Amino acid sequence: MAANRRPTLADVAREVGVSAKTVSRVLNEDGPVSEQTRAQVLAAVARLGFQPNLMARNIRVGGPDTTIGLVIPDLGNPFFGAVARGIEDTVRGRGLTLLMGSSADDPDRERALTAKFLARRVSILIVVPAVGADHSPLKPHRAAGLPVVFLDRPGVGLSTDSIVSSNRSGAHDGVAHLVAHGHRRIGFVGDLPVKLYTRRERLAGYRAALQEADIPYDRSLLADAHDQQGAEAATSQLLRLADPPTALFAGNNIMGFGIVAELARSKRKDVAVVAFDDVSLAEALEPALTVVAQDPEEIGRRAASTALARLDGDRSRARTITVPTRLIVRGSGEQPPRKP
Amino acid sequence: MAANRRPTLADVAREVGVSAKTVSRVLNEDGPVSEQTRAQVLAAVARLGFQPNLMARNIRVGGPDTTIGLVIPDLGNPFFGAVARGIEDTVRGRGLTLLMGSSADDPDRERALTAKFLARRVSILIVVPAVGADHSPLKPHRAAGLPVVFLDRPGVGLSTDSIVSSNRSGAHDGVAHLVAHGHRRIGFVGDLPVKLYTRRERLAGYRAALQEADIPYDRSLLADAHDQQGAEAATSQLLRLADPPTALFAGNNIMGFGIVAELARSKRKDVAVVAFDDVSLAEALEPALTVVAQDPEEIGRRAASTALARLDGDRSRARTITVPTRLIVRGSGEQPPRKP
DNA sequence: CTGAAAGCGCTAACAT
DNA sequence: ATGTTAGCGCTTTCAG
Repeated sequence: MAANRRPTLADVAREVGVSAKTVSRVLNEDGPVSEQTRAQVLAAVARLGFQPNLMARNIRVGGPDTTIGLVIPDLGNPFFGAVARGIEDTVRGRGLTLLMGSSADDPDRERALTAKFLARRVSILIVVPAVGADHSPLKPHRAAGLPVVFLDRPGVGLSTDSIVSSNRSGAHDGVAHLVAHGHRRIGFVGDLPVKLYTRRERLAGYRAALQEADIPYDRSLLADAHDQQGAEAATSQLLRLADPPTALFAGNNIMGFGIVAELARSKRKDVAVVAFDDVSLAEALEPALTVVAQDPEEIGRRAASTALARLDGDRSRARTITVPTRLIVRGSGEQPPRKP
Repeated sequence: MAANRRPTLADVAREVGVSAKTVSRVLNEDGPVSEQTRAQVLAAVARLGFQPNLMARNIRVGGPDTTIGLVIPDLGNPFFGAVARGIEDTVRGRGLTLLMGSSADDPDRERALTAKFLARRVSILIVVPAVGADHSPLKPHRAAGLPVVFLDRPGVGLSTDSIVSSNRSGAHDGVAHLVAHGHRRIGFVGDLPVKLYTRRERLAGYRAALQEADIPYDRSLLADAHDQQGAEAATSQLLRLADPPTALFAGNNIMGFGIVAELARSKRKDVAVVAFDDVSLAEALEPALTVVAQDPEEIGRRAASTALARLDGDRSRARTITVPTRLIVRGSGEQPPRKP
């Protein structure tokens, strides 16, 4: 019962007593076929459980495969899940299927994945660039007409379309909100590595907001972490400073989880918080969590639609599309600074 | 600059002045090749940016494609994101890539996706069955050696391996926890449709816990919703009953979000809550949210490893693997019942 | 060590 | 309306 060879077009043809091409015609609604043979063929297809081999078809037709390759850092991060949903919703109508892999932000894994996707002749390649990855090897493929889109961060070594959030202005607005409520010592808990594009942009926004308010930039108020546990530790460490922050800004959703968890554990309600990226249950916290919301689904949709336009022949210059963020004020940014 | 045909094996061969087969040998480390030609070939490959066509290879070799097809209801749901991560982690070592699509719990979309995956000759098929879907069409493929695994819910019309959470006993334990804290009127907010396997199992666990405590089953304490907004409305409606529940049980993560959001908005701290499925920020709520935690990554890993074992020739009977849930007590289940 | 020929499953381009 | 031939890009088989 093991390797029961799957039926082929030829098998179906033999069964009905017609040529392979006729079966092909029925299946692809290509040329004309008599109603009679058509029915016979369909019956045989059903009887044999024939399933056309898409790879064989693609190889003959010569076009790209009807798949879209997506490389993201982590399948488990809800942000990227929402991005993927936006992409899938946009390309489904075109009959494209998602080929996905996670790079864990490792350039080698990213390269291995993109190589696989290229070998599979994906129609479109969408990549969240890993820190330190070089994308110049993609150049010839892009030149040959493969749409390549960078998402969440710009790529290195290849000029192509990118979709990013308004990281800098978003972070600026979040921090300005804290400043407006009287805070002058504002901690920044960012993700790692320090060179990460989103982190740098958001930090730049943080600094811009401080500068506008003539608040000196104090490096001792910066902390970094890889994950939620790290963010909790970083938070606790910041709050133990001699001259501690009265407010905290979270550089992304995971850092936000860490800050909020640590404040809850230590029962510190007096620390104001604004987090980058909206999260579930933000409204149910006390105080409710004020966030700079990204729109991950929209990011996905824009990436997909940009790529589809390229597929349709758009030869205009590479663009960077910035998807706006939105400050959602819920209360946690309005805790007054504790008077020393 | 448009359709610059991609180089083929033959192009590389011509460039070096050898036969296609020799290039193939170098690339696949097949037969013996002199160090000299080997180097020349590799150089030409790099120079031309040659990328072997995996589809052409597969078609010739005849084996299944090195992809694993995964059909889930919703890419954006963090539960399924974690499942996908578990699967990918497990199959990566085998060189398998994830082909993913979301069914939106629509049987037609599920069928279209599985058909596509079969046409692509995936090595493995993992499906979260949509309600109302019939899986008997997969029978011949399974018989032909394709590992098929159902995940989160059992499939219909096909006997094969399934991985599920301990839904019934998990829900039982969560509700028993509420009972132990004195609650006798416990509302159940479940997802839709009512026929959904997980919902039915969890409801059965709920009923079992009530029965153990000699608490009558009151249908007016059941509510349903499709999404978080619906769950909020359902919660509010339950609490407006003449004889309202003093505790609520959430049938899944989304329902939990709805319940918690609604209780926060209406400032009802007196209602005890236990939710199925753990969520971020659960510990930061006040009171912290008690949950029946599933282990989505483990579910994914088990699904993948079961399928891999089948691929390796395991012909034993179809199994149903139950991944245990775990009651995580954090406080929200211990609110005493409000005395009327 | 290397190459020529055949063929995987399918479809394009001509027939008929 | 249907069939034939050739060939997509690669590997298998069999010869050198």
